[in-house]
Amino acid sequence: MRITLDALEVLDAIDREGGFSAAARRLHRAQSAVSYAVRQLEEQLGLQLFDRDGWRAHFTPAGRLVLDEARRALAAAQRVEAIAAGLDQGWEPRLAVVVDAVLPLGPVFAAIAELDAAGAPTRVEVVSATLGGVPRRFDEIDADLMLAKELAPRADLHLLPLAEVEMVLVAAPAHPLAQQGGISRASLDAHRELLVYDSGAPMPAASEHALGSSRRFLLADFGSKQQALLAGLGYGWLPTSLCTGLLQQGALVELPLEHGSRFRFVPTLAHRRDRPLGRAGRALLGLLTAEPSPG
Amino acid sequence: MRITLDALEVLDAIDREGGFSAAARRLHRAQSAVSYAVRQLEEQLGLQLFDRDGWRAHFTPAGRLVLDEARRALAAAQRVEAIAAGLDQGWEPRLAVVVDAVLPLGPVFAAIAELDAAGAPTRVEVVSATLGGVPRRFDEIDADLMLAKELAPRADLHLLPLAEVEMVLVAAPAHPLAQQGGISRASLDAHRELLVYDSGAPMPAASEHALGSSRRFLLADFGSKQQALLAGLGYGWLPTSLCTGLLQQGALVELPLEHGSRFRFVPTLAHRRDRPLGRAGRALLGLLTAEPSPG
DNA sequence: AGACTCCATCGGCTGCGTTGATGGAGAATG
DNA sequence: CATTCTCCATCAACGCAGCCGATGGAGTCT
Repeated sequence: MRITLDALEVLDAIDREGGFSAAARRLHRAQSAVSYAVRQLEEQLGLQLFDRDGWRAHFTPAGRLVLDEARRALAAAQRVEAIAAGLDQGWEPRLAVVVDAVLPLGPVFAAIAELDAAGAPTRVEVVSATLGGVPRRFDEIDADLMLAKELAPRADLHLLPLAEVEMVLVAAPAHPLAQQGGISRASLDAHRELLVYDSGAPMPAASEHALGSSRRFLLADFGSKQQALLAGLGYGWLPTSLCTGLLQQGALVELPLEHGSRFRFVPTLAHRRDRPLGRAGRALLGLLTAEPSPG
Repeated sequence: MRITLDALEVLDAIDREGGFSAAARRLHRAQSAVSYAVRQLEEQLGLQLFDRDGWRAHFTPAGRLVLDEARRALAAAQRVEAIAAGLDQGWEPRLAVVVDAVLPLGPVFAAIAELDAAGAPTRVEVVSATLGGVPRRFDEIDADLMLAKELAPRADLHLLPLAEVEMVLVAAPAHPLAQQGGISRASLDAHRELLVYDSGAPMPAASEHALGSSRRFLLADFGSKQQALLAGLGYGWLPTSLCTGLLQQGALVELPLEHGSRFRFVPTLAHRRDRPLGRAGRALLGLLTAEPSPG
């Protein structure tokens, strides 16, 4: 490594302050030190970074591009310090969370924002998945937390319940089913059910709440499912988090199913027994289980 | 900036070589210099990076995490050097390309791979979009190149033709239309046409080749459209790049439309007149226009 | 025209990071 | 078990990289 972070910091200071002298003041150094650092960097890079028209020095276009890249390097270096400082206080450097797409993502992002606000240097990774894809991705990316709809029992996981999520059976207002009154399960049979399936699994497994429709359409995620429902392609279950607004607007209607057009389930939050959560993980866990709305 | 890249490089060398002494040899320094650098870094970070059991020094868990982050910082710094070296030879640091989703992405990625192989330090960004979303994203991300199906004339753009793309009218074999012989445009009317629309536009604009179907379903991208076609949701146009394999397998069939079930168009490659392309941009342009298959 | 600000350059000095030597501790070998 | 080897910590000594302050040229402001 020939170039030094210090030189890059000088570059940054020059841009922030608008000149060598001002940069020198900001860095508490003599102006000549700044000149020296710049000249040296220019020689090392073999590139002219500034136009000296005898008066104020301006970045050359190339200089500005180097500056841009330099700032990334500085940020990376600062992350090293932040990680170190964080480790001291129990913050882990990485926290990966897999979230089932049926669960609302809003609270997760809100909780992560709170973590940031608390000064956590942790690099948080959020991955969304569906059905069997949830535990699969959990293992694939070696994640720390998992928010799933339902989970096959595993000895290595510690589970916590989250607040209930409600699913509603809906369709577009133009859909034939929307015209009917009381709907029997049998009458659903004549129409297309839209289902989210796990694109990673070899064959789409029948979901517990898949109604006995002869024709089923399989979609990769709940966003697509929402779109397909709005387009009137069929009927299907949506979590209330994805359709309350649409129901109010009348873009979707709830189907009056005889045995109940809604069902609830308690999603699960899981983390590994063998690897204790860091401070960020514990904080996120606390925020999520405290939230009235899960996930 | 208190920590120095040099110290991080020492850390990296220790891990690669497996010890302080070996690292010192790799770095062509005395072993004491390595010890000194490590001690200093540990003090600066306020963290013990190594377990000294009197014999070989091992990374502590914290040390390994710091090392991981340090490597990112080193890579970022090396990018600064690479950018500078590249600028010297005309490489631009960033090249953003917007590609219409109807065009095959394969050749684009192949061309980018060739750029990498040629040692380009350029950070290439590829964004996929549909219809009106293509020029919109081009402006939004201030991209350099755009590969579009059709483009409203703009004075600030220089246009080049690409190789033809062929679209085929297809449906699933189980679809009623697949059973028929010669299909008139009117007979399509009774069935659902699947269309890709630009989710960013206020209202889905009627596409030129949208047949006069009374029921149209709007999908966000060609991946969804392909899925929907396979599921038998309706009929629609697909580029041959997305369906030749499926046609051979029999998963989709071509619909014998009276006035032709295929049409071709010449996609356009555009770049800004006011901003000359860098070496990577010119190379990519050359690779793309030379390719038999466009996009 | 004079006063300022800006940046380049130079001599001189300080101290950081280097080297090489030394020593303690575990590992390898017989 | 003794010997030898490698590994790392520590220390004194030193050299040069990088800092400072001064000086000077060039452009700007009033």
